[in-house]
Amino acid sequence: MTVHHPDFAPDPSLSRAEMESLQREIARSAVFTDDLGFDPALLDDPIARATAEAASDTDETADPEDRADGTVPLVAGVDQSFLLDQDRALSAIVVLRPAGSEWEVVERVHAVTPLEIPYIPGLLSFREGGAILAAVEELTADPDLYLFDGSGRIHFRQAGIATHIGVMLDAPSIGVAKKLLCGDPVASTEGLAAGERVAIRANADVEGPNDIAGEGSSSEGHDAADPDWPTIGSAVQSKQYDSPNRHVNPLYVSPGHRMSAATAADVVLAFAAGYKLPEPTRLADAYADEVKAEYR
DNA sequence: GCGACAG
DNA sequence: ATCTTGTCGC
Repeated sequence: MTVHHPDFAPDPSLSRAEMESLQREIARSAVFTDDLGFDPALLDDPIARATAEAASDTDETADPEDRADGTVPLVAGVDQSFLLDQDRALSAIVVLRPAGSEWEVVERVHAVTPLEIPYIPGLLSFREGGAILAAVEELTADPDLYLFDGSGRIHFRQAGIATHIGVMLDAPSIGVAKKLLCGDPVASTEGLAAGERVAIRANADVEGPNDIAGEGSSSEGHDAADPDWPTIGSAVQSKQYDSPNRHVNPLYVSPGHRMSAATAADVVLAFAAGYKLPEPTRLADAYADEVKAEYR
């Protein structure tokens, strides 16, 4: 893995204004359209996957382990836990690769770094980014896609933690949050069935990169009362109960980098395995807890 | 001054 | 995020 934008490092010693202007610059570098570098169908279509694997197996030198054929995507889940009494952050990364209709863990790494700043809504990546990058440095594998805990484009300056790290690595990334930071659901998100989604569009709380309303298209025809706000993510119902007395809240999924909002939601649903959190993030969360226990 | 916001 | 037992529902 290579850091394509070391100049976007989440330096926690920056002033708040500097952090925010860096986020605006990151948002301008972010790509919110699909540019995965692999076929996303491989993530949720066992048949397409089996076909691709069969094709690669005909090549004597093809080795799924090192992605020699470039068809088997490696997906990384990233999550942090904290050792607050020690003022340290622990980032854990779990890398998965397709194995039949399941997923197989190919690598798990972690890193512990000192906590420099407190949690400030909108500046999460400056608190947790250092630990994440340190953990990424420990990776032997080179993931094709990263799933982060937190937001991507659903962010005041369209540069949440998934966008920040995704752009730095120039890797496709997705933000998976349990709470909505900003933006408005286009419809009620109550009582959604598993597999359903509701678009989240920008509102006045969301800045550029370009003219947000109309995304810089025709500068006319948009006023504050009737804006053509772009979709920045979606509420995704990854799990739901049948009975009416017990329910699960949706996840708030947004593209981080090199991904559209629709594909980000597709990917998260493809990783739904009976739990609210998609497998990569769920396993990273469990690994973070596991490692954390060893640090005390 | 009030509101308000991931982890 | 973290501090924490039991408890409700599948």
